[in-house]
Amino acid sequence: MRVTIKDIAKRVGVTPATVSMVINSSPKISQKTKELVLAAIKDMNYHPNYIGRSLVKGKTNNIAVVASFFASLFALESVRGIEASLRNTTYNLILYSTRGLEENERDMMQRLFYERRADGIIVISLRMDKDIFEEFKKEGVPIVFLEEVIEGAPTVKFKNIKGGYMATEHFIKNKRKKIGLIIGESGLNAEERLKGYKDALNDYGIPFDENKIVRVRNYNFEEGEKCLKTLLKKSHDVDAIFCAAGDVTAIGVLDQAKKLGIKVPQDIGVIGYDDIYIANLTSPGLTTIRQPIAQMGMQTFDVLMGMIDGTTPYESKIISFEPELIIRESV
Amino acid sequence: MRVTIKDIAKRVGVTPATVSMVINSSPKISQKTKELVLAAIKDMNYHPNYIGRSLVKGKTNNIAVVASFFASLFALESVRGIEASLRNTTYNLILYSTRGLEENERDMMQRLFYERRADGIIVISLRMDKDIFEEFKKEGVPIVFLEEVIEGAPTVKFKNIKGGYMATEHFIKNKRKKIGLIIGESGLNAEERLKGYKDALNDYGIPFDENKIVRVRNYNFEEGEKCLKTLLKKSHDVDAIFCAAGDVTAIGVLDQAKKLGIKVPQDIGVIGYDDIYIANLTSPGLTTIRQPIAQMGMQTFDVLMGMIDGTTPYESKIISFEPELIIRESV
DNA sequence: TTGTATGCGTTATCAA
DNA sequence: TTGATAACGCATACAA
Repeated sequence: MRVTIKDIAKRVGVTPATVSMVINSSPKISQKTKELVLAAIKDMNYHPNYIGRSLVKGKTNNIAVVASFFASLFALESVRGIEASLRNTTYNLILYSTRGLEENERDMMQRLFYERRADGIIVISLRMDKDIFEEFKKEGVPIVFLEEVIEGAPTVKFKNIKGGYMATEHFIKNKRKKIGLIIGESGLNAEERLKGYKDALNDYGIPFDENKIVRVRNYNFEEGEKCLKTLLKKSHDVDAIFCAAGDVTAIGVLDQAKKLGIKVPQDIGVIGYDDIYIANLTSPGLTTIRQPIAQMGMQTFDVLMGMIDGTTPYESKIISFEPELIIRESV
Repeated sequence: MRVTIKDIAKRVGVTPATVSMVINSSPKISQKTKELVLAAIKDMNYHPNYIGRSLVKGKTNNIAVVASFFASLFALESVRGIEASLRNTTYNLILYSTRGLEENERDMMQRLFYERRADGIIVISLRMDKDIFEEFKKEGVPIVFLEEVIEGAPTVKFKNIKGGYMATEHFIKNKRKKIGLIIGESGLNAEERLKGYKDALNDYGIPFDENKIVRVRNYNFEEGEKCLKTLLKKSHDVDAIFCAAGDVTAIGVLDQAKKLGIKVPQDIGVIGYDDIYIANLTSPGLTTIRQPIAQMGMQTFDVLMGMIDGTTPYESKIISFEPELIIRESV
């Protein structure tokens, strides 16, 4: 049997209540009993059972992180940042992966909510049903969103418009004006990056050309390979490609270019998005837009803590992080 | 207030015990009460509080995964595999990152154990103190190890000796006999790969040469760059390099070779380890040893489940996965 | 300053 | 087939 608060009490000759007060460092306990109890705790190797504590306190000491997949760079780096902030607290992380299925998401959220599995929730890159969210909000369950924005809760995200703008501008400053764009087919972030792209074109007096846009659903390597071909078919006149769909896709573009005998950066310049750690291992090294993901994860956790302890209001608020242009050889 | 089992009981006019039995589908409940209770549950939108349940059952429904960092390819892929298996269960994943600090590890394990935070533990690539492990084992807390082996618990790992052998043999069959080796400076896996390397040399009558071995601490790109130089300094006579320290390091070797004007594979052949997904993006494409990491993660979880439900004994047992030689252009 | 009593939500044992 | 009761480990209001 695990040693409980009762065992300590019996050993010292006080009641469990007293031991409990010592553990929670209540001020009104005599120095002497305190020492005795602490000694016994150490001696008997007592550790509080957090389930018992949770039940009476109505707190779980868990933070739930929900994402479609954790085996992605973005999710993983976010988690790393969250972990870093978590470090000094007594909270633990529970991961909920929807595996890309919306039906899972609904179900998961319901369980999270009704079964009281977490004191706060971080939602990574997931669109959440408005009505589900309202339930949470009504009960005051703290939620912070990463990347996605929802009316009524804080969001931590990147300045995607700026990222899109920086990449496009970098091309233009390098004398490239026929800029293709590979971008996600939906989602706020994709639209923001697109806007940045358009803004830059506009600021430099370059007309926007619908034929230079290719939309992708999955942000993987194969899509990149396909996209280059699609793009060259739609528009023969391209001297640069901004792959706003991410570095992995951009690497697919690089690979396909090599197969087609297209030289990067001589014939076509390429800029990716994310700065994954292999971006400097490709040949040529990939110029890309870096996002401080882990840092953002830390911030997210801090905001959530604020909501849990009541110092941060439960309301719409966008905290945004700056992107950074990492210049390598691909343009 | 959240709706509890009592509310349901009151509504239907039975006792909480009865409701509980319905929830746990006890066979000895009349069809009629069952229906009434279920209707009320649905109607009042009741969901069981898992903390209450945990307290009385002594189970948490959580699985803890411990690793030094989750932002590594290996850990990430493992988690992905674990997630896949987890899918059909009611278990949740709690991640514990030691951040590479041994003192964290001890503390974390203690908390995990004494505070009863998880029903089972998966330890990824971490050496665990024998005495801590013994505590767990004494209490029957199920643990499965990934990669590391400990006396008394099951381990899921790869056949590193075979992997080392396959790579070395592939060189030999390609008429290369002056094979350099870049390998981790400690750890069971490194030693096993080294053994595979030696075995192959031996089987083909090639003398082992200490000067052809370079040890690395970190398995990163920069080490690879350095290693090539070190190796060429130690032994001028090398026509092949087996980078058992992983693909990232191998890519560093490739990069450095290019800088030094050494042609791969003409001058020197290179084989990596892991088959990370950019291994086919380098030029030349990296020949490497692939390990089915995600699959191994799934297996690990399944073994743990077996230990939790008592069908798998708590004992030393090594489940090993086969490596695979992926031939590309680097040799 | 400490002990007594009670309750958190659920399940299990026993009796009815 | 169901009800009454106790128990899981802990924290808190109140009494002493």
